[in-house]
Amino acid sequence: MNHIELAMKQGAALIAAAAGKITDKPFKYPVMEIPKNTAHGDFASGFAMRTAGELNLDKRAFAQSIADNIDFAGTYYESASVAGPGFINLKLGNAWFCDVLLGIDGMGAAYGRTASENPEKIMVEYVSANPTGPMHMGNARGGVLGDSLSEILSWAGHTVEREFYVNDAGNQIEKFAQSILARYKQLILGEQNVPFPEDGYQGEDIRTIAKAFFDANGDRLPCDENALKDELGTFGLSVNLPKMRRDLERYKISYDTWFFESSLYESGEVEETVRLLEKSGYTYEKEDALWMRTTDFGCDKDEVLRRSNGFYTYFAADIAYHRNKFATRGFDRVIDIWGADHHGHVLRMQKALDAIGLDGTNRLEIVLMQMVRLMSEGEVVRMSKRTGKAISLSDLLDDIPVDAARYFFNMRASDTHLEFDLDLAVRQDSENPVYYVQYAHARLCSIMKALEQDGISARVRAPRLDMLADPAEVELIRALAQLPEEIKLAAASREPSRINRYVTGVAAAFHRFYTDCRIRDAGDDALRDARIFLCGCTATVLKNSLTLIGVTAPDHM
RNA sequence: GUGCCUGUAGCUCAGCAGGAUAGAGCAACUGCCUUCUAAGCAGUAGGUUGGGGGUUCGAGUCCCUCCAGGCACGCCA
Repeated sequence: MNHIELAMKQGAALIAAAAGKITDKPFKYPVMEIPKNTAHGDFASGFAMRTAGELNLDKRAFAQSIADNIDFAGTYYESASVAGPGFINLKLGNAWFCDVLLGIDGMGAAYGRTASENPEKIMVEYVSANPTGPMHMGNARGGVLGDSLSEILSWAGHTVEREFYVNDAGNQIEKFAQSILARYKQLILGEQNVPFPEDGYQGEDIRTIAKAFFDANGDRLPCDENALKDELGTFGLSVNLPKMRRDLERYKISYDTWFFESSLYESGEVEETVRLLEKSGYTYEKEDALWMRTTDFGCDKDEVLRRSNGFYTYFAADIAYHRNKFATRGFDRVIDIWGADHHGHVLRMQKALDAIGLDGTNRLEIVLMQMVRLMSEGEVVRMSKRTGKAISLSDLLDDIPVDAARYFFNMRASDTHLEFDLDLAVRQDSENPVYYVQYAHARLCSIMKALEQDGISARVRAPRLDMLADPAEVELIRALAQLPEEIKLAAASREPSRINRYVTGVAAAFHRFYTDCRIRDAGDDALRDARIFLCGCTATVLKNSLTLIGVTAPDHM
């Protein structure tokens, strides 16, 4: 149990015990909260206000009698007071703050990790961009979100696997192959002599792939164009997939598994899954197509599983894919990160899994991610000035440091639109928020180095931590204590952006401490050493927090 | 038309399960470096939490309604 939980549990028990002395009536166990303004106390409870009504008591008077009846012996608390309409405020003694720091020092790089009360085997699937072209800003945001969330879930005590679903089957890939074939033929027969498919991929990258194939294989015409098309599709994937992997790795995003949609067709799982759905009784045939009666589950309309031309839909393959995740690979929970434009797909996916007995409603979670708007000079940027095309992930990384990109993409809750200020992200100055946090860490390292140059060890033995009583010191320790709790909350709410906000708060608390409290010239060696110890703990918390969101903690700037 | 998301300071956004005086950053203004990194700190100013109603000791938070913006509604993925 972390120190926040410990303090809350003790506080609740104290209030419950004191209330028990006043009334025999049963009551709900008190809820503790951290007041916004810590001048009110370290922890507070609205228990008296909630309960006084049922007992026909005056709120403040009831709160006061509870406060008067608390016995603090054997706890971290030392006093209680009543304020406002009837809050009971509890004040922690010194021992709690000392224990927080000793705990951080003891756990080091593992500080913030907790065991889950209910550990699960979780798959997080993210990005899963079509391998038919460059990745865009939505993929970039999804990548950061998925990667950070996976890390956070793992720190919160779950077993996590990260997966990229490669859509290498179906219509998009067919169009991709046809587009490459057309470019290849144009290369040989002349652009005006070969029509380009109307809904083909227009991008320059398709020409590059066709050219690369031509350079390697020369003129293969005339031939069986269908076979050549398939070969070109495969060739195209062999170019694009490693490139995606490289771009993602450059972005510090890696996966445990790359799962190929085509494997579901090869193994017969798509067919098998559709058969199961038919057996469930929720399907019917209409105009030669096989439909699923998703309206039975509250969806707007029924969905096609197998088209009249005999091909399965993406929906059918996706059901088979998720069946594979749950039934074949045994995940307790699957979290998919999707663009918000796919939200219509959520309910029917969950319900389709319900229909085959896999409880998608409770075990498949979709984190929907709103759009990214790139801004520059106060205007929305739709295209890259250099290429004239939509800005790709690799374009972005050419311009913006990975740390800044990762920090920016994780600044907002996933379900809000993200405004990404390109000018701000490239700035190497204080206006860029990522530097505010990194600077705090660099400052800490610099202090340690300066001290060691003066022959003062940064490894303090038996520090007098009770000497840390300056308000700036107390606030800093309070912030440091919050990390394990913050990770749990971020994990439970599937909201990695909480960590950005948290780490900014820690940096702010540290900068205030740095301004208010001298370290080397503390005026007292014991106080100096206690502050050095506090600095060490702060560096640990900053580094661990930044690690969670994939941002580096530099030693100097 | 139906469904989902959003609306909080000039701008970008926090606000956990309803709590005390609605908070940060940027922009503006004023101070602070002979002293461990000023990429920092402190202060001033800035608000009808989109409008209206309801629930209650208490609403930015929950419910209803209206307004505004985004997205989705294919035998596409």
